Amino acid sequence: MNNRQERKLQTRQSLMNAALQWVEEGQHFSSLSIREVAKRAGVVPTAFYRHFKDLDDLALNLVDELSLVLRQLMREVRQNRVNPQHIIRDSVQQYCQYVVTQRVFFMFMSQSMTGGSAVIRQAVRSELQYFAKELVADLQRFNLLPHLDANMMDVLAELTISVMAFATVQLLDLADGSSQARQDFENKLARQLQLIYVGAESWKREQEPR
Amino acid sequence: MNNRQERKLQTRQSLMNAALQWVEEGQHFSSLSIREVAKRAGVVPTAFYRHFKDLDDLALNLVDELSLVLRQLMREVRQNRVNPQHIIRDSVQQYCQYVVTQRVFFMFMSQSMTGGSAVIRQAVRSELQYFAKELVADLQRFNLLPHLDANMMDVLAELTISVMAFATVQLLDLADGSSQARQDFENKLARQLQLIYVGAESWKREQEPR
DNA sequence: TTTGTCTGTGTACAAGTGTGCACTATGTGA
DNA sequence: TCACATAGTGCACACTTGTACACAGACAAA
Repeated sequence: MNNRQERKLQTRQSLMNAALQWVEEGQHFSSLSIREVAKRAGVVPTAFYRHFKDLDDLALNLVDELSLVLRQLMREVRQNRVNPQHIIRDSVQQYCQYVVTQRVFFMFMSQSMTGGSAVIRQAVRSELQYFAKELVADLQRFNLLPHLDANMMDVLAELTISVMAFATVQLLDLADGSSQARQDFENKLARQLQLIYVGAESWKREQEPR
Repeated sequence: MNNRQERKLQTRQSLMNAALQWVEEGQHFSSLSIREVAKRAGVVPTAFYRHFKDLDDLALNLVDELSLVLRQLMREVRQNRVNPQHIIRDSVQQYCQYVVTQRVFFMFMSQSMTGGSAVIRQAVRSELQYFAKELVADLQRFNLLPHLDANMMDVLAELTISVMAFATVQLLDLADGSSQARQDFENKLARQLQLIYVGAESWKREQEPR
């Protein structure tokens, strides 16, 4: 009873890959058509409906699948604890490495953030919140910044994720350029994060500057 | 010699407005067709070519036009200098107000950042850099953070713009919700910026934390 | 072996798409 | 006043698009 389902999952994968291929070529997901994705998957248009209700449905499943991969990546980054003197710099470098090598994944996610339907945007947003929570957990686990209360911890984590997310978009645009530009970009990004964490260390309860 | 060009500019405007209307309805610009935009502008499809080469051309002009408006808005925000004790909080509030009232503008810009063709993304990016430069000029003019060198000043400004840009995307998604949620969001955003500027004040030359 | 269940095929059709071309009508400069 | 330039029209064409429907062939369970 296995072969049957296996085949089905295979063409389902083909359809999803075909969609990714589309955005990899610089096209926006919202300009993809059922016929086009079916053609690329080497399948007849109407077969699409055996797997997905419509393209939004496919996109949603794509977000789910890619989320799993991203979580795995992030776990690796978090476990590759290197010299604690350079956590920020090294983490930035590792992350940017992933963005470049797993380019399509991040392109699709970026597009979905501002592009997709409401449900899809919601899915991406909750994924980002998940990462923020993970970050909070890490900060607490290593007892960094113990003077910050829970609320400011959340603020800090979400800020970090925001900066990383926006940087990802910029990096994707930059990735065609020279590796020198990428190096400069990573340095700048690391500096920005350092700035934030200097702020977090200097933060005093009930502070209300300017 | 006036009436002729005036008419032309008028339908040109109609076409651009029709495109904006499309994204206002939650559609992505890249799924807009020439026929659709022409229909909405109350004009025959082929008339489109009297004004734009293709939809990318229209989008580019749209970015240019909206950039002008945005610069005007930012100038107002910068000149509405309120109580210097609450510059950040008040600026955030003003800006969010603009995002909500000029919703379409910001939706189109957000879409263009990750959506449009390479030239369009480039246009939006250079617009953001313009704002960063303005911010640097402001910081220097009022002699805030005099201990930061030119390089860190740029880093700080670009970080600020990044955070604001990403916050804009989030705010646009949130704007259908309650005003309570918006209030919370503004508070969080203000906190994040405060965190950054606490960091900037505490920053020491050649600092390399963690 | 038979039988029913599905995944994928093929055909079909109405609607939507980009764009070339000849046209009309109107405001402008001579 | 007249002739010209041109913004906008109408028609035409060859696609592409979503999706309904009947079908085929393979696999699983009987």
